[in-house]
Amino acid sequence: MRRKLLAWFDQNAREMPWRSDPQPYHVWVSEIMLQQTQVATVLPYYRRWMKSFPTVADLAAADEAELLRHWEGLGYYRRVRSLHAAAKQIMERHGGEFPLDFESVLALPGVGRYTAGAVLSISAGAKLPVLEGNTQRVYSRWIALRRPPSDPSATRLLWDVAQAMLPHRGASSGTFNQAAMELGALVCTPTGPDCDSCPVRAHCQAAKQELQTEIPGKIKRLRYEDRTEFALIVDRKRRRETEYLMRPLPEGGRWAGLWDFPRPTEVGTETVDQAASWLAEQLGVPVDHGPRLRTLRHAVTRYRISLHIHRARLSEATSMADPPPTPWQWVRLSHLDQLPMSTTGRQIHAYLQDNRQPLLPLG
DNA sequence: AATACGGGGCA
DNA sequence: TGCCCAGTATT
Repeated sequence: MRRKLLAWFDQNAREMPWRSDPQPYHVWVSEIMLQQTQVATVLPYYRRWMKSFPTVADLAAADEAELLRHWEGLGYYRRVRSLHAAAKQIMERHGGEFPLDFESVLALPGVGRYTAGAVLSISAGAKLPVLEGNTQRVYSRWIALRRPPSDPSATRLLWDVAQAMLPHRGASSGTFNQAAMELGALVCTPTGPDCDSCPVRAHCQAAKQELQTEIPGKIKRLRYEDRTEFALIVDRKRRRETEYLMRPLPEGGRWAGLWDFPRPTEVGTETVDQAASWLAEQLGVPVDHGPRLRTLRHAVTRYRISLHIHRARLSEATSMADPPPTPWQWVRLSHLDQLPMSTTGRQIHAYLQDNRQPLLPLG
């Protein structure tokens, strides 16, 4: 069974840059990027990252803003902040050498049982199991597990199966783990598994009982929630260049460390007037707003968001000349390239670049 | 045990 | 629109 899967992997594995030189640092970075993110999305990010931060020491010494700029668009930004903190931990506790014992790896911020097992099995051949979306599905079908994988007893059982599957000798557990994940990604897919092409079909309990489309059971369905949000564009002219009012988002909240246009982060901002009042309170001066410039629609996790973009103005002319209160700053248009932003923040930036001149005066 | 995380791809 | 993606940390 293992031999067949490994032979299939040898023939069908996709090229991935972290596979050609699987140092612990390479595998670690790739695994963090791959959390909740597909391989194709990760590839360009990974290449650019390794060009900029080729070693743990480079990562530890980097500016957080630069790291966030490299991560921009991948989402789940806590991942990159944890990566940074973990690199510093490796410098302090392990002299800059990536630790190779399970407990030390598990102690790194942002690393759980899956990632620790993946890094050590793939980079060092450690006999450690992995369980994630793909292997959860593959092993559930393998043993025709009726319980949904989210059930804690199912999770425990699947970790045990993943452990028992590992090769006793010869082939590396890392290769086996990757083969199982690759099988899940290419053959044993969530819908329409291609059992005819499966190298281990003969051993699969779900296929034997024709249950492969019923297993794994449905994970409880999520309720989607509609949200309305507002962003306010406040600009001023300085030395022939437009500047925009922006702020870095505070520690601990969503998008921590990213820069954003004025956008209320509290839930319950239902109207643009409320958004303007929020900004007025932030700045200590009255704010009025213009008509809607456009609306961006996007979806993240369980939210369907309509983001209304309006122009706004500080109604006291003097306040435009003063430095705004912390954390607000005037940022030159040409400097926005350097600042890390969310995807929607970057879309607003693109909009401002495309419509540099007009942004008609407020009604 | 449930939820936040705030991006993207695909049917 | 709904679901999934090489999950982890927090509450």
